[in-house]
Amino acid sequence: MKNTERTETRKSEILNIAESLFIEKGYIHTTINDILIKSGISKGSLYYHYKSKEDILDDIIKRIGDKKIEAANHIAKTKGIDAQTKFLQAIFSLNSSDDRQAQLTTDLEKSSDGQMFIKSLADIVLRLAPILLIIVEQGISEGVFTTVYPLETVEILLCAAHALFDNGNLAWMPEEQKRRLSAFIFITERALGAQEGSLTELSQMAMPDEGE
Amino acid sequence: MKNTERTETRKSEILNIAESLFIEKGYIHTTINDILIKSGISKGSLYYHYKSKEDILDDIIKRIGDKKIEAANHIAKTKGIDAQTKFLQAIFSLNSSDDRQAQLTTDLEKSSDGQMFIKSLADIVLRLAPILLIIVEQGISEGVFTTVYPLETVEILLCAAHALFDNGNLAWMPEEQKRRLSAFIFITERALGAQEGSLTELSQMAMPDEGE
DNA sequence: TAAAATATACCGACGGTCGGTTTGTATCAG
DNA sequence: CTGATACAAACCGACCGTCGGTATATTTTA
Repeated sequence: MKNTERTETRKSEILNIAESLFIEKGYIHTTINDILIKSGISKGSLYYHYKSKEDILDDIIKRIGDKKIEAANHIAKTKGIDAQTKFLQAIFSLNSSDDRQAQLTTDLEKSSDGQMFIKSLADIVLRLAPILLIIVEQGISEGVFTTVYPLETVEILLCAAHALFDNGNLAWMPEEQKRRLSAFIFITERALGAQEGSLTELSQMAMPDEGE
Repeated sequence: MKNTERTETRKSEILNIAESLFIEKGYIHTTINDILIKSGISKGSLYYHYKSKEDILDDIIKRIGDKKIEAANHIAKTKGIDAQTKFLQAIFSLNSSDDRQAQLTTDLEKSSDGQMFIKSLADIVLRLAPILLIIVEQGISEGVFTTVYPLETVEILLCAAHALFDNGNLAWMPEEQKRRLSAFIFITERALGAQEGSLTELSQMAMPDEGE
């Protein structure tokens, strides 16, 4: 195996283990030693690949973001789908794109870690907004959306979605969470100036009863 | 001076100094020693009053939240003001309630501290939503607002506002920030089902050119 | 009311943890 | 052989929090 390949696999090994630990215990409460023990590598080796603990986090955030962007991009570029459906799909693809990420919402408190949250918020908003913007603009030209603030609307919705649904700190009952999701779709509808009920209807078709 | 009084003044001394340091350098980058040096007290004394660094932060968040709640409550309970005006005032009172807090938005990076952000987010959303709900319900009964999700709408708007305007990590140009503010008001308007342009108009009257 | 007993407020040295560095070594391509 | 890559382990210093002990009020007792 070539060295560079080995480096990449080594790096993603570290990344995988660190990610699961960060999700499990939170960034702050995961020590470098935890990562070393679980991965079986030595400190020198870890710091050969990553220059700091925060560096590892950044890479994890980026990798998660990449997946989401890819998914969103794929949706945005698909032909023959109306803008409303695309927008809903793109928004929903944010949450459950990663299996383990689901825990983050479920395992309360554990992930009450600010670092991860704020970094992924910034990452998602800055990198994903331009993609959702494409969808919204498609909707505007199709006449199903109406707004003079397409980019800002997307940014605001992304902020809200992330704070609401990817945050262990705002621990809520499943029933409340369900209402909040309905409300979010409803507000999205209004914010984008879509036909009253259009997105709500679509979302109910897409997930008739996904309340677990 | 009675001992209990002394304790209270001592605690608020610590709180004041810690708060200014946290705002200045961020929670993580402020050390306990920083607080000790600036306040002139000893370590043992500090840990007599507070059991941990995070404990101090929690108290600060709570105190800031208390101020905001008081302000919002005052607005909500005032008679003879229409719901739209109240809502705008309440939302805006969140940002500039504390003078120093303003820096938090301005001094980029310094406060890119996840702990403070996520804690104050949870605090604001959980404690402030019920108050804003009162205003929205007033608006509904006055016929100026229309929504079947009053509480959830408020929660979502608060999340968005906090993530957008109280977050150093999403560093934006003043011009962008201004557009975002306009967009936020616009979306609030639509989310609450208010008359198109009503809130925007009010906000322009209240702060014709508060740029900078 | 003065001494004794107790509760409250405060001090600073020390311990242990943790992120990060430095130094040393093995492997391998050229 | 030699330089670069990959890894290992001892080491460092910053930092949070603890602990034994002291000083200053407050209450109790005689």
